[in-house]
Amino acid sequence: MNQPTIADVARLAGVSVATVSRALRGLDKVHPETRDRVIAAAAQLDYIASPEAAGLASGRSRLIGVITPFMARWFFTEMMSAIEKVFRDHQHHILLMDLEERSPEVRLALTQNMMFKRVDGLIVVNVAFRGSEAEVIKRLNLPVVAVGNAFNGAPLVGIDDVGCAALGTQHLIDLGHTALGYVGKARPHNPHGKTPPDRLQGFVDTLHEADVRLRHDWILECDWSAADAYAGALKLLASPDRPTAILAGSDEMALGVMAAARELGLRVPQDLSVIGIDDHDLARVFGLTTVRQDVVEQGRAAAHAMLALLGLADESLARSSVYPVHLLPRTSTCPPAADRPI
Amino acid sequence: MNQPTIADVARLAGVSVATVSRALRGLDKVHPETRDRVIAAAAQLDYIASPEAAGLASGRSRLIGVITPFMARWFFTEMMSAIEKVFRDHQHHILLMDLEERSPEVRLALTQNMMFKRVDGLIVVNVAFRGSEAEVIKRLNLPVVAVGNAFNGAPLVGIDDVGCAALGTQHLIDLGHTALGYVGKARPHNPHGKTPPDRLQGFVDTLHEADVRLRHDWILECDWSAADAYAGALKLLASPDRPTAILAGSDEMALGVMAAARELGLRVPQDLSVIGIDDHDLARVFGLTTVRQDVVEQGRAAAHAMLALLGLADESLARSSVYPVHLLPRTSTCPPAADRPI
DNA sequence: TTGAAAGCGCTACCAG
DNA sequence: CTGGTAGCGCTTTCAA
Repeated sequence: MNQPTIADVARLAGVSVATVSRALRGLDKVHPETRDRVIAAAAQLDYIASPEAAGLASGRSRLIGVITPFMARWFFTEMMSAIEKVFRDHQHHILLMDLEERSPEVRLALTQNMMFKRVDGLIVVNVAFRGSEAEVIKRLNLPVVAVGNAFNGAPLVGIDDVGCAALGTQHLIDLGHTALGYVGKARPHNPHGKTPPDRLQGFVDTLHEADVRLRHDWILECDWSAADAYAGALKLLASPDRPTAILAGSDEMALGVMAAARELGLRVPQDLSVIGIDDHDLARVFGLTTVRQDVVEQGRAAAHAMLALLGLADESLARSSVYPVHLLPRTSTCPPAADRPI
Repeated sequence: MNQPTIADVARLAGVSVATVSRALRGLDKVHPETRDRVIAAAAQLDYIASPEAAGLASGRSRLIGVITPFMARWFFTEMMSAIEKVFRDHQHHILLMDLEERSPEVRLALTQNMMFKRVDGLIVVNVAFRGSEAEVIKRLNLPVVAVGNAFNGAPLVGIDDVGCAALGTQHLIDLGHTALGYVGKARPHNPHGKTPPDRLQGFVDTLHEADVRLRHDWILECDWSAADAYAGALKLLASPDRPTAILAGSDEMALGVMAAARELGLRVPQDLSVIGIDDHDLARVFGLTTVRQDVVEQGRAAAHAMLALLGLADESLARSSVYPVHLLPRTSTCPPAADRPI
């Protein structure tokens, strides 16, 4: 009960292995009749070409590496899922690598190199490589598509992080808030790349432009998990000297802030407005106002850019693109209570 | 700037390719001095063996396929992440395949077959294969480890789904509730396998044993997303004829129920107790009482079982195991309001 | 349009 | 302990 090889198919169809190879891959220059015979033989034997052998011979593994800082976070799973679907439709598989808990020093060690040797291309999602790491990747000479963080001239898919934070901040200001807090300042060695600083900057810039006072003690560091945001917000909101509105760098953190507010008996939005960024599944459920980005579209775009780089899609797709975001007002934001001026 | 091959290393080290291969894989029967020379040469050239070629020659690809019904759901990402970490430490990579949106008829098509041909083993997470699908997989003769759903005698890692639902239900009954609802009855063609029916059964059985009335109209169908649970709960809870407590088959659904309650102005837990199963990150943040299961441990166990099947870990690990669960009381459950008897 | 044959880069067997 | 060499199963010239 051994797996059939291309030779078995050739024998059964009465042709050479070369012809089988051509016929099965749909190359032209194969007589339709011959092709049908080959396909029938292959079907009869349940033949599937060995990806290993095909890869070795052709130099393309049909494997794409996707590198992310985390695996178990909303943004990344949505992105991954979208990327995987596109490649699946093109007979490619995804090799996942999350950098979680890996310091830059060790994270590009042997395993990763093996991965790099085995993939046809690399999609780098929201990770900012250090110089030495970038060197390794450059030396590999692999096609690269970047998501969220620029990488060495590779096509970059993303949103305007500064802008989306500005949009959220402006929404709060437009509602009349002047006591604004922010959750999501990157902790040292944050693995998220440029997104955290950019979003913080969008917040800071907007306050500045609107001439609203910036309270540094209302800017919370966070590892971008709901739990950490919850813990931070619990402390911040316990003080009577607290903001009337908070922008969180992601919906997951915003949910943590909402939970903290509830824990303290603060009503959202009457006592505290909360706005996030992303449009997480649970954001809708919890009525969280947010700045929506289309992660699935970005994932698809990144995948198509890679396909283009590999010559498997129109080369015009191998380009950078900035996706629009928009405000999605729900029920977690409203004007500040009149009886509690800043 | 071509990638160096094993021949380059052999040349530089002044030995045969066979010796290079042995030295680099740490096989014995290589003179320490020779080995050092080979390793030095390899390092100097930045040599990494081609996984394709090694796989072709050795018959093992160091790739493990993981099949799940969904990619972007808490349980599955946690599980995946845990599995991946174990294999990473053993120089293996994970090939992800989610069956999302695939009907049984099409989901085992070409891509999947390609995947099956390329992996050394299959970890099947919470999917119940139909007969024809099971046939395909059996015919492949691949080592299989099952998680959550039994598969053809393969080592099975999981929890007692009936029992964990029973535990949650009993908690509500112990608090004095007698008007109980359940969210998470599988919709037709649910892709989650046996978990939904089992948990529902745990709920039903426990009511029965406690002689509590079972209200079929308080059992909600759900696709196991928070959004769907939210929608269902919104309808159920809008009626004055509603339960005083709800068990959800997962924390994600429980969060949806909590959100619906809030939307309707019902206080949790005073007006409605809610309990979930899992111990989702956000469960803690939102104070959701839950029946905790250790997904990471299960993932690790599944990975180790696979390693054992492959002869890469102690064979005693290639066994089935049922992981314990325990009640984690938080603030979403309390006795029913005295003024609102069933 | 088809076939023959030379690799792809490595492992594993057999000698020595 | 080391080297030679025959594959692993496919793709891809080059001829026919």
